[in-house]
Amino acid sequence: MKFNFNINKRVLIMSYSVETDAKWQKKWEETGLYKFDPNKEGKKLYCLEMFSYPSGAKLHLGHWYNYSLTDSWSRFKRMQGYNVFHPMGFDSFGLPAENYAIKTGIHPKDSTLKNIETMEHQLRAMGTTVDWDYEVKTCDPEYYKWNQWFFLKLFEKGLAYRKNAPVNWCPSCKTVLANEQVVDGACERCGAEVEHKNMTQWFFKITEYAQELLDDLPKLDWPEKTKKLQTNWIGRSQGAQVALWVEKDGKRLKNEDGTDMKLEVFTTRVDTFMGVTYVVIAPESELCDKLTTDECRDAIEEYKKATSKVTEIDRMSTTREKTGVFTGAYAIHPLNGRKVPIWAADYVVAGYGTGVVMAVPSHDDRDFDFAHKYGLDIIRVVQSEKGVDDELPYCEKKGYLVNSDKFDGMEMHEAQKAIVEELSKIGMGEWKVNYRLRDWLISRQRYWGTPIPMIHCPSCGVVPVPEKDLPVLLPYEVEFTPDGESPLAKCDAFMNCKCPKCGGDARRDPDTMDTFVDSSWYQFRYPDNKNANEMFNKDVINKICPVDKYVGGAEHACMHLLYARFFTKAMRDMGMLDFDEPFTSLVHQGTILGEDGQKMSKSKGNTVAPDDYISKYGSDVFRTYLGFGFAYIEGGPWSDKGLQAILKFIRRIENAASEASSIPSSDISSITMGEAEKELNYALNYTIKSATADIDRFQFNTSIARMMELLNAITKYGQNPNKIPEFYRYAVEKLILILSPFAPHFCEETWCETFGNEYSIFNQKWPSFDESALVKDSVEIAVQLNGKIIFRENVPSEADQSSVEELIKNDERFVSALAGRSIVKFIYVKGRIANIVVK
RNA sequence: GGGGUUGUGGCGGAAUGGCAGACGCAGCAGACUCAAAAUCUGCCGACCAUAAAUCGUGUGGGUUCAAGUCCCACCAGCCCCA
Repeated sequence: MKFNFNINKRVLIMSYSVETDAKWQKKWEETGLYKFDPNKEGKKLYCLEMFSYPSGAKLHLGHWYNYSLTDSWSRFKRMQGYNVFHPMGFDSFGLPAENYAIKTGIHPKDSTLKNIETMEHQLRAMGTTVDWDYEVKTCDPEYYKWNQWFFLKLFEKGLAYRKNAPVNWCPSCKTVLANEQVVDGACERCGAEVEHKNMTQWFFKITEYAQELLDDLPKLDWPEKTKKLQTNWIGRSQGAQVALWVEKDGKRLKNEDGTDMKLEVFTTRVDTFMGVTYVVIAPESELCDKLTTDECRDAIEEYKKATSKVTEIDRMSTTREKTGVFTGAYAIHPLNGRKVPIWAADYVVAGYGTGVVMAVPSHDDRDFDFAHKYGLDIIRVVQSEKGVDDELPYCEKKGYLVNSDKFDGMEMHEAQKAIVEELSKIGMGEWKVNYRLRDWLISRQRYWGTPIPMIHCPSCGVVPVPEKDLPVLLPYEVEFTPDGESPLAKCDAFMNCKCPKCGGDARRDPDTMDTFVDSSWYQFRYPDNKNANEMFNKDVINKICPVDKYVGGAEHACMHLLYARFFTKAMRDMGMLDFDEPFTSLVHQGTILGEDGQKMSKSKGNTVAPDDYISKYGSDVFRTYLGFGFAYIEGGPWSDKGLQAILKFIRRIENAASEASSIPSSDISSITMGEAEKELNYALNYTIKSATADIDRFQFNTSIARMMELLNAITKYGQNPNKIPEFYRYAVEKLILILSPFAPHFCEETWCETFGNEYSIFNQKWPSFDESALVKDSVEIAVQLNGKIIFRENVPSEADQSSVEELIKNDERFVSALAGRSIVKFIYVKGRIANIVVK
């Protein structure tokens, strides 16, 4: 397709089109332009976008936004002389393919591989620098074999373990979910309300690294808000774990070994310990069953039933009316011997902490409401000032103790120390750091994932699959209609096996791994993706990794990005690599919204299909618009009109290039610059300087704006009858060079074909700028009187304050504005502003 | 409820504490053209007949010679946590 139009009676052709795209994609491929050679000169730079899930649809606008502009950044870095590693792959295990299969009967493997093919094709049509030799597909046995291998390593180190625990169960997806996959009490994927179940599942011990994951955050070049999210997610709190004894039916409860049973409680306000007037336990906890007396049994059972119907969000809400039921049992305070009732209440959740809370109604809002409602004792133990009875509840974290026996009068922090010390003497308390972070539940009762390489033997118990037997292949012929049981469990050919230990009949683990396992280490597989003997080679990885620039959505802040950090640290401790963090620098792209400003969705009918635009305008127009129309990290609403602006921009450059190409290329260092040349030279150098800095920090919109300014300056210069043609050509060529990361096909075409320069433009050096060209003889500054602008003045750009002061004081506009007042202070900010304070 | 983040013309968006609105879209006027498209030139925050003056970065305070930018409070939207 060609775009035809006339200019001043001449017929010109806008030659850039999708055919230009195809032509250069072919040439780049044939000449291996983007083949990565780890030994090539130049500082290594690993640039990576979060890989995509090959869903049924094609690449959507979000993919384009992420991939094309990160590719532009890679091209820019490549021209700057870096040896750029820029791979691509597919996160190809997961629920959508399986759900699609349930709906259509098309096997996940078949649909996934087909989708990958489509997406590869589209990514190539985008014109990226991806070296496809390093592609990674997580559903490939050559890949997931190493998931299994690493699982076994974690198991050896005690970092993978199995336990029975309350888990999040999605009744619609029929699988358990990680805490992170539960959003507002609902399944992240399908929105069904999540239920709680007790199940035996595999966990990865990410909590082992909680402190280090926290400690290493400051040294990462990541968005501050992402670091903050992780900090909050890990949720470190410094406090004390204290214990109370338990009395039921008038008797002290004992453990099986005859020692006194203890009720363990974590608190950050141990200073209020003497004010405990009751204890709350989660109604669904096992402990609750144990403590409930026969008289209270019926009421508790009824309450449990009611609780199960309330969502977790409602339960934790501070505004909801609190409910609870007495269990019949009492806790005995270890320091003052007070006997306090134990209540079951739904504002305590079994999954968090110990599932037991000490209630101090005088100094906690929720406890206060609860105590007030059920007529429980409220004892003041902290005063903001000695002798001051604050209104209760008094929740400020400062003050002095009262009603606390021997701790009376102590400052609260001193009291914390004293109380913990007292408790530790009798083994009833100690300092403790608590984390909100839970271990990572990785078992999934689904088909399309990595089989867990464990065998359950009736006589030997849980036995790991020997390394030599890996991978445990995911069978193809499986009935995967969800019914709550793992699909693999119904596949005898898969399930039946021999125990590696005793050789007897055994069964495989029927679950598959959370797909976040796949994406926690893919960044290390890319550089060594064909390694059949190792997960990856240590030397290879140490040389190329960590990833220098990682680009992807902010929604992964607490899952993928945290898991990948955990894996990296675990791998380091196993001697597999020598660094601490997987992603040195991180950028989140924003979200492109529909034209109506709403999030794009099929149901709203406001989606934008990139393919339509590509076939009409070509990849470069689309890519450049994505760069120009938005602040990259903000995103924003889509607009067709903005696309037209880029079309015009490209067309204007083509015209300029067409005119310039008739001028022979020559050395411009000998030309004598007049005013017009100096002006253009200023624009040129200013653009190079600004665009370089802006692309570097992912501020593509302003870098392209500078290029537009340069084009305007070139156009203006081109109309000058006395222009130096060689200089005109020189400026146009520089513009082509700096635009090339955004419009690679168009610029390659212009560079090679229009100008007849050497292939390839992407082997050219990124233009450097001449600082001296940016020094102007004089600058216009604003002159302010008490902060208000009174006039503007041209001053020599290198002038110092005293000479500018001299200049202004002699200006009659200043003299009349001064109106006889006296000058208090004269401030001159070089080249910008002069502000004179008068009285 | 706690924490974070954003708020700038008709629109997308620029502004190391230093001339708010770069660049672009839309709009208006002009050149070229039989005409249109394209290209080129100029104008383009509000108030105002025009100019000058004044007012203008969600609202209200504050710091500063100087605040879109820093601080405090509030309002609205979005995100995370409860």
